[in-house]
Amino acid sequence: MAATPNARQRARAALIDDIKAEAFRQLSAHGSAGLTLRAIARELGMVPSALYRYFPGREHLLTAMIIDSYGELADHLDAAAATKEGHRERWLAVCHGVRDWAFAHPHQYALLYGTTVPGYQAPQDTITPATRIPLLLLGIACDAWRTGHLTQPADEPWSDEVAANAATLAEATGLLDVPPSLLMRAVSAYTQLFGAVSMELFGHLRGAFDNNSVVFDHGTTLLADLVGFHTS
Amino acid sequence: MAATPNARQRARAALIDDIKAEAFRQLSAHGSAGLTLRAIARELGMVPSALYRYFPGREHLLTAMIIDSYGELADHLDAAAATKEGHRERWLAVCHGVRDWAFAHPHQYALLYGTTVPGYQAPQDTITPATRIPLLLLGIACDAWRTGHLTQPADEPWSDEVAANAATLAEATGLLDVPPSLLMRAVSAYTQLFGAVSMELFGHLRGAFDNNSVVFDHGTTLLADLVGFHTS
DNA sequence: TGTACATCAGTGAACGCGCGTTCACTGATGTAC
DNA sequence: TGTACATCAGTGAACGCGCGTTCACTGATGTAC
Repeated sequence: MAATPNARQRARAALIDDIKAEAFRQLSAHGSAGLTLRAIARELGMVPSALYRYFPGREHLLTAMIIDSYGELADHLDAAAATKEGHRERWLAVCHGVRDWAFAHPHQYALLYGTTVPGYQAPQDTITPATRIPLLLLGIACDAWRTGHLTQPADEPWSDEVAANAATLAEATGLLDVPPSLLMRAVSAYTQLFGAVSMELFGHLRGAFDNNSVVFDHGTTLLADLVGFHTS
Repeated sequence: MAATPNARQRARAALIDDIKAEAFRQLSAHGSAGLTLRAIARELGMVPSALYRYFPGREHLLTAMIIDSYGELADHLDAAAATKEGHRERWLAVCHGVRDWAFAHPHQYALLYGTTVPGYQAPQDTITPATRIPLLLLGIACDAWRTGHLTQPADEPWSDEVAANAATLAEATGLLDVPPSLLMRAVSAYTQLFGAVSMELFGHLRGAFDNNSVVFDHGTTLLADLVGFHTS
């Protein structure tokens, strides 16, 4: 049955794609608040209620879009990392990849990393796809450490509590062979990276600089140093 | 006239406060999308159109709320800084103050630092009040430097482009007596601080740690080191 | 291969909802002489 | 101090809009014998 889809099943799959494509078009144009089932149906030449054959409601459509978007971003970052050789270079390529993608798809980025959509509670389904991105960053840092391309700075005061949380993180990610303090630094860098992108995208650097791209680049090199990547 | 407000003027000022108070109540309860003029009027026992005597429209009310919120946050951070003596301690107090305030007023924080409210374009009026917060952080860093409580790490590769943007920033803030590289580090720390808070508040650390507060604290000490604050 | 039945896609009308904003108005508060 | 007028607050009704979702339905596609 799954092996030999009939015409009806193929049409169904194609229409699901069409609906999502139109939904993304509207997201780009009007943001998540301007994303309505009626408008999608209108644009596809259907009657609104027909969409309920494909999505049980607006929330489910949003969920599907979030999942797809995490996938797109992660693919984009994988591709960015693959263009470089050294670990530091790969890390920096991912950082720039985040910013590039965010500015290329601002509303999609906002859907993932901005304020939660009003009245929408992210279901568990969206969390797993989201983790590909931090795991990519952590993976690069761990690879660098394993191959001796990363120096951990002298350890700062390291309380029992921090150690306990670092252990939880190591457990959750399965990265048990690297120093927990490295994981902590990498996660800090991850949150701060997305923070820097969000702050710029949402307009909080307006007027401070002439060229935000240069400033971002500078910030990421500081972060790469903080994590401990060797310069090559 | 402004010196001796009559009853009508006092009633007007009081009602403006009531409207904003009710608006903040609704913001807390339902988020910015659930903030409607009709509901405010209802709650205040007025007819919706009466609000137009006080605000020319929903957008203007939002603008006023954003301005007030920046002020509240900045006041809160000033107070947090004032509880400490050393520069590093004041800096860290502000960092924690941001997180505390964000979690105490999540929707208000989202109004300022989350996705721009759908269809709302921040007018110039909101930008000036917003700058109190980065200026507070920059001020602490500069004070520390001036009094010898801050060590600039060895300067990383520093391109002409970065230097030019640093100069723009120095110009814009009027902080011309400190090393531009310090300003850049402080601004990086500023964006990364709010990024870390946003990522946590918007749910992107869900499940990674047992105690996010400890992790945040650790992240801020890393940032303080990055800026160059002396440990005391 | 052909027929009887089940499944599914899409229609069309309707429900119930709430929103921002405008406008002509009443009546109270303030002002000028 | 008292009167005539101007200013302003708040009312009530209406406009025009669009939304998500439900439901009984027609007709086409697929399936089992």
